[in-house]
Amino acid sequence: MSGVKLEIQPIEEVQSLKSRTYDALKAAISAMNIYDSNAELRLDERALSLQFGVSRTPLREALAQLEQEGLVRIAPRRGIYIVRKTKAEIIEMITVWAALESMAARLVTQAASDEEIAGLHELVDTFTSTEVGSHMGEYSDANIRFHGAIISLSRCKLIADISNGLFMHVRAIRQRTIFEKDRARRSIVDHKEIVEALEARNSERAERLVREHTLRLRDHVEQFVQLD
Amino acid sequence: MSGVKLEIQPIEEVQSLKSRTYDALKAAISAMNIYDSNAELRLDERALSLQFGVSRTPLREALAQLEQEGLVRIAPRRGIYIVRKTKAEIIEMITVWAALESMAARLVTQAASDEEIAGLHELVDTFTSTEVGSHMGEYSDANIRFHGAIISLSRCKLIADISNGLFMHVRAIRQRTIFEKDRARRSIVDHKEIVEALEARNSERAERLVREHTLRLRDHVEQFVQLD
DNA sequence: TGTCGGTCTATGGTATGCCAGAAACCAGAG
DNA sequence: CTCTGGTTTCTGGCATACCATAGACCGACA
Repeated sequence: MSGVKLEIQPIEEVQSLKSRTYDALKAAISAMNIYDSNAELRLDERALSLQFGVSRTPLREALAQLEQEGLVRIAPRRGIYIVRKTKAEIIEMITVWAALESMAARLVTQAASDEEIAGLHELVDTFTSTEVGSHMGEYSDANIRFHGAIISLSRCKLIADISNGLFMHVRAIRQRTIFEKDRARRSIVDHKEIVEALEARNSERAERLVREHTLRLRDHVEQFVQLD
Repeated sequence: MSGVKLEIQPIEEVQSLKSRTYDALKAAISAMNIYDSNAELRLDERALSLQFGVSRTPLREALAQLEQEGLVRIAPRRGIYIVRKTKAEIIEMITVWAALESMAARLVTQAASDEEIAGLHELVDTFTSTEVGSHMGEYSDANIRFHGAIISLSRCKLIADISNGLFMHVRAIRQRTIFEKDRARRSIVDHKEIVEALEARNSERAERLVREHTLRLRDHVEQFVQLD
């Protein structure tokens, strides 16, 4: 036996019921497609507390947090409702996203190492604009990872946090719109240009390309996506 | 008597204890200068609930909200502490602010009316770079209102909300740094240029000027402000 | 006198019960 | 049948009691 000492593992950190309930609720809401209009939009404190097996207090705190994030709306003595974002709100979110991610790109040109930037290639080079049609699922993932990578390489935790909060609202849209072949092709070209600008440490150009890339998504949504 | 009808006023909407407690707490925290190191950083649920005259439940919900905004940190069975932001965090906030406000400037060039943009003049023209020294208090206010006006004219509620959340953390810094005469002078010149670019509907230039203006604040803080 | 173990206290987490108000329901008058 | 007023029920807001644990405190033993 190599070890005479007790092998001590840090004891399993059980987080509070509140945060576990929060995670569970958030996951549940993300899982359902809230834009399918026949989805159940009403929540009930007491029913949920039974389903989760916790009392109303931690559940209420979790709900309050979700309300602050804009996922649910709590109407006193009326009920709790899952929020369906309006098109205008989605467009604002994409606009803010554009602002943040373009700033992130600027920061990447200043803060990231050459190796880190080079790492972006593998999220981009795997796809060519001609054959992307047959790998849409993978591309959609790579697309999301690419944007996440830029934000992460910026080393700005606050940008990451805010973007993360927006992401879950925009994700559904992003996935929906990417499935139009022209947008995917255009997207691939954009991404390659962005990586080039980052490698050249061209802050202005990287920032502008990222901004325009995301604002194009915004304009596309504005024109073609029907939500309400 | 001109009116035979009852003059009905919408009944005073009493908001929940939770939100009133939240407001009161937030105001109290803002009022104290948390960077005076001998300030009391520890909060106590039960004591506060007595002072506010509410039970712990709404108080806790208010505190939870403040925690999510990053104003306090709740440590289970240890205590609740007012958070002192690190310099790095402040710098991230100013960076995000720069991203948002520069995007706002871009939106202003697209969405605001000529009259609205002209209205910015009165926040800028009252001061000249030579005589600002004797009206620093007023200028500090006008400065804040100017930035608020750009964000408001962008018509993007989300930018306004996020900026607002950042504002209270950065406000103390902004006021502290403006009181160095050279920065005030430089600021006045910047603002005038920004208004010109907005009037010319020059999106790129307006965006760039706003960004650079705020990033200069960031770099100034990075170099000269001592927090920790 | 210093260390170690147990005990007490302070504090946030959780469960639960009551309350007020909104909406649904119901019954009686017209 | 319709409209109105009351009544019941459902729901979130709030108060409060209890719980578990971190840390302070204390006393005995070496």
